[in-house]
Amino acid sequence: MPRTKPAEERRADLLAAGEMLFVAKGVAATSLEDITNGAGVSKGLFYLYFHSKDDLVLALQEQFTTRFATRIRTAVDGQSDWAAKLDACVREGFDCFRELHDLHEVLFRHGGHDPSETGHQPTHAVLTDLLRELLDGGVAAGAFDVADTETTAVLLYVTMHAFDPSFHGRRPPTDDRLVRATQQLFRRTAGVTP
Amino acid sequence: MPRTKPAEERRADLLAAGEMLFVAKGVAATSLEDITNGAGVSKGLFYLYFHSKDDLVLALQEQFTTRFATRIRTAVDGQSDWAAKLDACVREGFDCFRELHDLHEVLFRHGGHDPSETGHQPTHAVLTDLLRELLDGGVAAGAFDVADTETTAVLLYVTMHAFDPSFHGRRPPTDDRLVRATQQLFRRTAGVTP
Amino acid sequence: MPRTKPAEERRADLLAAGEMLFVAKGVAATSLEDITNGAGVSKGLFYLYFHSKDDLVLALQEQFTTRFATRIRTAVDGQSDWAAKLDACVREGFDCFRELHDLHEVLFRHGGHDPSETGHQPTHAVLTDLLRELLDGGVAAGAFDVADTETTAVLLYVTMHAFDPSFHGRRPPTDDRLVRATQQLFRRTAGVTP
Amino acid sequence: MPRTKPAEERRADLLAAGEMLFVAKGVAATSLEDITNGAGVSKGLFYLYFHSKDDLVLALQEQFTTRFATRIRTAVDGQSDWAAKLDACVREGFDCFRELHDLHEVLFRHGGHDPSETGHQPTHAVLTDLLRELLDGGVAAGAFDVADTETTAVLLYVTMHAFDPSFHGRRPPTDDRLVRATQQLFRRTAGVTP
DNA sequence: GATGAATGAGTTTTCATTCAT
DNA sequence: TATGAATGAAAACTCATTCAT
Repeated sequence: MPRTKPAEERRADLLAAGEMLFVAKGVAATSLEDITNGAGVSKGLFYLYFHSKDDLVLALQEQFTTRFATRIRTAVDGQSDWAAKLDACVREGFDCFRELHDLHEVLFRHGGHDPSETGHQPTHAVLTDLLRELLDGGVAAGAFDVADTETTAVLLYVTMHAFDPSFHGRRPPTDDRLVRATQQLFRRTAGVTP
Repeated sequence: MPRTKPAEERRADLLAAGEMLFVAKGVAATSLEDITNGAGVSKGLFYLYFHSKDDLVLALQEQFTTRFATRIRTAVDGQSDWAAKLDACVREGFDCFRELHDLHEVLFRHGGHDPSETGHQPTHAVLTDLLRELLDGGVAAGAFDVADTETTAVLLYVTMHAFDPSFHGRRPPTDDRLVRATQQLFRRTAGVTP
Repeated sequence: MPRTKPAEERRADLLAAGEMLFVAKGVAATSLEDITNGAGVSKGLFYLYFHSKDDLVLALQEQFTTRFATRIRTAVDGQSDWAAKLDACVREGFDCFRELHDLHEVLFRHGGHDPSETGHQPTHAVLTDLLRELLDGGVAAGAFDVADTETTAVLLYVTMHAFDPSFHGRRPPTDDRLVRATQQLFRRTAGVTP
Repeated sequence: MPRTKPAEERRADLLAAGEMLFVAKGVAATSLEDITNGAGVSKGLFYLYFHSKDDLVLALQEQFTTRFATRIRTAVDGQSDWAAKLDACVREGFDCFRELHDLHEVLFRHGGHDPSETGHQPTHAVLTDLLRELLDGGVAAGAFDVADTETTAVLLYVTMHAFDPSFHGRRPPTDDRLVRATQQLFRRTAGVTP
């Protein structure tokens, strides 16, 4: 068993270790030694794949946004009916929120980085664009009735934050009721034509 | 000019310096020396008023939640008409979000702290309670028509996150349109009786 | 009840607080604040009575040596018979060792002070002198038979360290047997004439 | 000249630097920077070999006890005649006392540590055991005549503290006279058979 | 005499980063 | 490629000492 691995695999190991540890302990509280130990490599190796700890965070942000958008897009593309596309978007958005919310917080709210200076389009914009494209597509196909798709996309996106459990009060709704209510809200807001 | 100040004032100076710097650079990236320099005092003085850096964060969290809720409550209490109470709530909520959102993020999302272990009721719960009380009051007075005030309070609270500029896309609505649209949403959701 | 006290009393309070705390926690681990709290006075007051923390240690060393020697001398002077003087010396030496040993260690072995530079005659010399005087007195009175009182005084003094419990093994002798055995050793070494 | 050294050597360097500085200035007055400067390494390196300053003290205590006992035991084992074993024990004990006494004081009397909690058998017990074994061996071989070897071992051990120069008065005996007198005392106390 | 708020140099400890092998 | 010993700047925190009141 060779101690050398293909570069891509090594990089992926480091990204995976960083992701796990950042979620578990926060970015600041995770040392590079934690990460290299987690990936089973030496400290020096890290710098063959990333310029700095910050570089790793940036790479994870990029990976995060890509992964999130891809999941939604794949779910949407899997449906041919426009109303079903909306439903799938809500359903997958719900799952993503539950799985990735902590990672998002930890990656995009760490330290003192002004998010605007990272140069990476944050998830908000990517998802908003995705929703706008979905609305535009439905409108062009005559399946939706929306005047201002840009603003509506924002509103729909904000609404999805109701999936964040930290917003819920003392008697939180069940997941299913939450998803179904949101799907209905999406359909009505999109003006799905019968 | 006396070098010694009343204890309350000194404490307030340190809280103010911490708040400013935490918002500007993040909690982890702000050193105690930054804070004491900012407050114009020596490093040692800090420990006469707080046990540790973490203690300062906790004190700021407490101050934050109190300040936020007080502003909304005062605005609501300033109105006698129930519909006007809703409008005032939205208006003041908008202003608070704009002013305090960054502070909230930085105080409650720093490091690896599990928010549940701080013992402080996070802002979400305080505001949700406030909204529920408002709805309950209006319903009792016959001015609102809401079946489930608990859940509705959550939904209204989540909607207020549309005030967060980071959610807006490339063509953000003007502040006034945003506030008015949200006020209308609140009134309709509350089922304001004519 | 006046908050001001006679100077001597205040000084004594501080010495007492210092002694207790130094024994309990060691010199280095005891802060001036501990001491002034223990004495029930303010931090500033300390410097009206002592130049520094080190000055307090020096004062306690002086107090210690004086106190120790006075107790032995008083016990010895209380007896008129020369053999009884030896016995009383051993008995009181035993009690002193048990009570004051910790204090001695902590006062004379703290930090990096070269004992020779303190300028205070350490307890060893004071006690050795005392024993030599006792032997000389007995010899002059024809009650003892010792050739070299100087060296014999040293040997007797060293023997008293058998009172230190930390020298005892797993089956330590009872206090009484220890004292009586040492008294016999003293009498024989002094060549008490029948 | 390599900047990296075998781990054992580096550890030994740090132990040596710590030992020298602790003896010279005391534990509390020696900073970690003093130690790393003394060992010619950086501050951070220290923590690759020890968990804390206290950990270094513990390691030195262990090293001390081992070293002391080994020297005595080696000296004793070098003699085949039982009386010569006693003499060698005294001679080597004298040398050890002169060389290691300050180190012992500084290592085992620092700070407020309760020696019982360190878990390390202090030198007293190790040496007392060693003496008891010697006496037992001689008795078994018919070379010594001692009733209570346990207690006698304690007394012999305590007597060796006469080697501590701080116990001597104004006209201290020469080293040779001290050693010879003590050797005689040991032989007589052991009841060496002719 | 007495106070205690204020100071700041000093301490232990951490960790991102480098580099000889 | 890969290692991990070594670095050193910087952090949190302590405490003997001062001084305006």
